[in-house]
Amino acid sequence: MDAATTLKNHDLRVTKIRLAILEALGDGHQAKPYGELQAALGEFDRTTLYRTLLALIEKGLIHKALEENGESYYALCGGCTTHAHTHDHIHFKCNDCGTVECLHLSNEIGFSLPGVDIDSLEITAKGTCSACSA
Amino acid sequence: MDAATTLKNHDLRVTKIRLAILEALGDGHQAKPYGELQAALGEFDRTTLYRTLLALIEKGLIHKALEENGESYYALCGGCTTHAHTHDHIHFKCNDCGTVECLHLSNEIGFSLPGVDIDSLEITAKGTCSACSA
DNA sequence: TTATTTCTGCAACATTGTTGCAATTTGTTA
DNA sequence: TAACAAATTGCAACAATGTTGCAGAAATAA
Ligand SMILES: [Mn+2]
Ligand SMILES: [Mn+2]
Ligand SMILES: [Zn+2]
Ligand SMILES: [Zn+2]
Repeated sequence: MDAATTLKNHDLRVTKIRLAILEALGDGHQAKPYGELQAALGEFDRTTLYRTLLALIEKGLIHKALEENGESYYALCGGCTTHAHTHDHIHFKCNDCGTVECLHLSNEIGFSLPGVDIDSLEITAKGTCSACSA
Repeated sequence: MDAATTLKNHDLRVTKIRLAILEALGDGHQAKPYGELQAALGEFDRTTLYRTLLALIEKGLIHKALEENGESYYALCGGCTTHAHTHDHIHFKCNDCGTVECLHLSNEIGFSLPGVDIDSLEITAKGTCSACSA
């Protein structure tokens, strides 16, 4: 399915910057930092980029993978909608090359804490990616 | 042990703002957002607050619990030093009252991912705290 | 093609991050 | 205690990101 169809399926009009963001995020396995997105989308006003990211998040097309040192990383979603955001995967950041990957776990992680009722979990792992450990 | 002694033990001079920050962070079970710290420490220049937080983190007295929507949350460490930062606990944020707690798990969480070598984990849970679920 | 709705770019301002530097404060030594 | 050296603070200054209002442009519906 092409990006234009994806946008329509999520109640979003097809515009240049939306197509450009989806293209910039590539295959969805990696998250891109805001700064890199802004650089790649330099032809557009940064306010538009800001609002477009909000819209794509809201409609379930992308998600914020992590925030670090004031910079947010964004990645494609797989199968989310406005009313159902499901991100049961972890984010792995390589301390060496800085790459941030969206990785699915084979076995589910679950635990409970006394007194509190857990709705969602965000897990960020750091270490060395396969490319950098070779 | 009082705050002044704690500072000395971590190779830090005893100054007003450092004592004030340690006092503002209370008993260490909860993390405070930057904005709240800045408000509580209004008598000091914000650059000094910025650099003092960096120094306290570096020396192992406090840690950044989480970053959310461009705001960082800080909490006291327990037993960290400049050369050994160990934070084997999770951060829980209540969706209702916004409180962020540092919670230790009874059982260790560990998992592996194919191809990558994991050095550290950051886990943030969200839900409803005991006070808000009552 | 026209009308309606949505989106974009621009201006404007707030907040946080960050560095340099001179004045002040702290800890040390005589 | 006084003088000294080292570390810390406050202020100015600038960068980056977040955020809103609004008018013109673009996308869809009729
Ligand atoms: Mn992800
Ligand atoms: Mn903590
Ligand atoms: Zn790597
Ligand atoms: Zn609560």
